Amino acid sequence: MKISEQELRTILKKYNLKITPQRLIILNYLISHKTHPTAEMIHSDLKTISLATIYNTLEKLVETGLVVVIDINDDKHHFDYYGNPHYHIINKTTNEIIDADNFNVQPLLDAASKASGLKISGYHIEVYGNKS
Amino acid sequence: MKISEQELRTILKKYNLKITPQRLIILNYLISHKTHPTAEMIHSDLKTISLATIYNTLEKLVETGLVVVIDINDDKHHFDYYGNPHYHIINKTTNEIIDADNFNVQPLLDAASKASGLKISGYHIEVYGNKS
DNA sequence: TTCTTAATTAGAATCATTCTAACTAAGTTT
DNA sequence: AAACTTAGTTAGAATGATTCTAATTAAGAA
Repeated sequence: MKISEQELRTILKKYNLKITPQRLIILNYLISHKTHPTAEMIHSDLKTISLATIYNTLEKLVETGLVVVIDINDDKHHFDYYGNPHYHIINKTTNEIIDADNFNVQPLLDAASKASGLKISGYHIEVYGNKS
Repeated sequence: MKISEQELRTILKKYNLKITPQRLIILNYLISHKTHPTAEMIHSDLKTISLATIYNTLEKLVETGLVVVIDINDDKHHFDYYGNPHYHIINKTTNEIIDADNFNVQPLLDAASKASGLKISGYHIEVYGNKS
């Protein structure tokens, strides 16, 4: 997905994040890559930005909900721009992560709200599968 | 939940896991605690069993599907005996993990199967909430 | 009982992530 | 538009959960 710098600025502003060159680059990277990268992968692609800033920025983006963390079984966090609600299908054979949105989560969120009495702020759904 | 040694043996046998005193103790611990403990918590309760064995056994149990890993935001794996299908509600204020089962996941699994063409082998659902 | 193979263990090693402390730059205020 | 305040960036060190190693022990088959 392609996005203009102006749109990137608007997104950051919306979440009260200061606009810095690093944040513009990292956010753009996340939006334009469907690869669910780790911090290390992002760093190795964006060599001019320090690893500490990659982590700091990802933390901020996750706080806002713009980005979500996916944990598969490789002991690294994977990051995913969460522009549209979706869930993840993880191919255990290849560790590939597929984004899917053909499911209405509202009934689940309602059930969770009812079961806990909490105000629901987000969710993660990961479904595991193997080559059939 | 209380369980006899004979039942523990039957469970291990069912999954082709060798029966050892350590495995009986760890599996019993997981079944009888609703606390979603980390490896370190289990180790500190079961002082006679080495940390390496705690990790090795948890790995085996997760492989079989008897136990699932829950990742909240504290950089430690939490482990949960998965006797009955359920999902997790995580109170972000307290980091408390609640087990809930008031939701039928079959439609989700069907959707995932349809979207990916994979044979579905499991799922994790975590819903986040705050005190309302 | 013997044998083979897997499980257990203590301790070392790994490595993703966080922390520290100095420097830099956003964005606000005047 | 200069000065100010506060937050962001950075390199490198520190942390700590987890994995690895290599020696010992024990499960379960023959």
